[in-house]
Amino acid sequence: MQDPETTLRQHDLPVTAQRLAVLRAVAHHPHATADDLAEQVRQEIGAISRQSVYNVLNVLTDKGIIRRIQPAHSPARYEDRVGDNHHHLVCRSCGQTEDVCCAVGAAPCLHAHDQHGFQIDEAEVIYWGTCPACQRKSRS
Amino acid sequence: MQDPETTLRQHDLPVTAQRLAVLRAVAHHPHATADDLAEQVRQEIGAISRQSVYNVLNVLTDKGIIRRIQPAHSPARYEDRVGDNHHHLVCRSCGQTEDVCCAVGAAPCLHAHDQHGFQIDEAEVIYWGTCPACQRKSRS
DNA sequence: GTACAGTTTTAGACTTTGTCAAATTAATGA
DNA sequence: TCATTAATTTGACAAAGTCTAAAACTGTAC
Repeated sequence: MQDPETTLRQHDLPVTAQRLAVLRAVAHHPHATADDLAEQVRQEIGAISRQSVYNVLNVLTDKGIIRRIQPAHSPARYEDRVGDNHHHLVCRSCGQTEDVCCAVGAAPCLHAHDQHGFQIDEAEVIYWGTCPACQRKSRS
Repeated sequence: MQDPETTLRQHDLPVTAQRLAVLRAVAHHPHATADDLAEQVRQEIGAISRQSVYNVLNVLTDKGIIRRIQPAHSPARYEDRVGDNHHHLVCRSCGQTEDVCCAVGAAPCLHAHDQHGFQIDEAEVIYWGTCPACQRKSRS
């Protein structure tokens, strides 16, 4: 990921302190929620409105600069690793999220056996399980 | 799927009119939301509280009698087809949901390349796209 | 069939996550 | 620097679901 200011200019987006800070927060805290990111941004630039966090995240997502993932039972999470077709591994009990490479090669998951006439543009894969820390907790 | 009353008794669940009606509604309307199901139940038995619909759906889901799926931008949907490892195909514009068989065979999706120490118990796959009806609409 | 104990159901307030809209403020280009 | 355009803020609002306490019901024992 290159410097945030360059990224914004490349997408014809006015450069603001809020956008820079949100971009940096996403880069430094992959899989963070909007709330987490707001907290990070506040530590960096002092203040930001809740709405601005959502605005910025929505714009960045629309432009494809960041990616939004929305696992069940969790608010949306964001990451700046885009365009590499990776998937996610989510802990059922604490929500910890890890990246995993596409399970079967390049971009294979885009083929369902019976497409029902749908035009498929994405195959989203979420592996659900228990993270090492929560495994230890439940054993004790 | 066998008769709803038998199903409830097999799981040591007291048989109530609400539970029977919700179970039947799920069976007759796969991929319906809690709201849809409440509406169906009301047509069948006259009345049910919103909370009861959620209670019943939660109990049935916990017992593994029905399955909950939660695609992004959509309230939870329910189906009584459980235990066969199938996936879903969701229309981005209208939310229409179809079942698709597991893409790569029996239950292969349960293996991620790097499991990060997680104990994986489910691989959830959602294919996103545009359903035939919405394709026609957007072309016109 | 009745009564009891333990669940379910109900009603209504509440929480979380996110959006809408209008007013204010800031960024860009001449 | 100024004007224009766009972004940010504030506060109200919305959807989906949970929490709690009270009332009603189910299943079982008598």
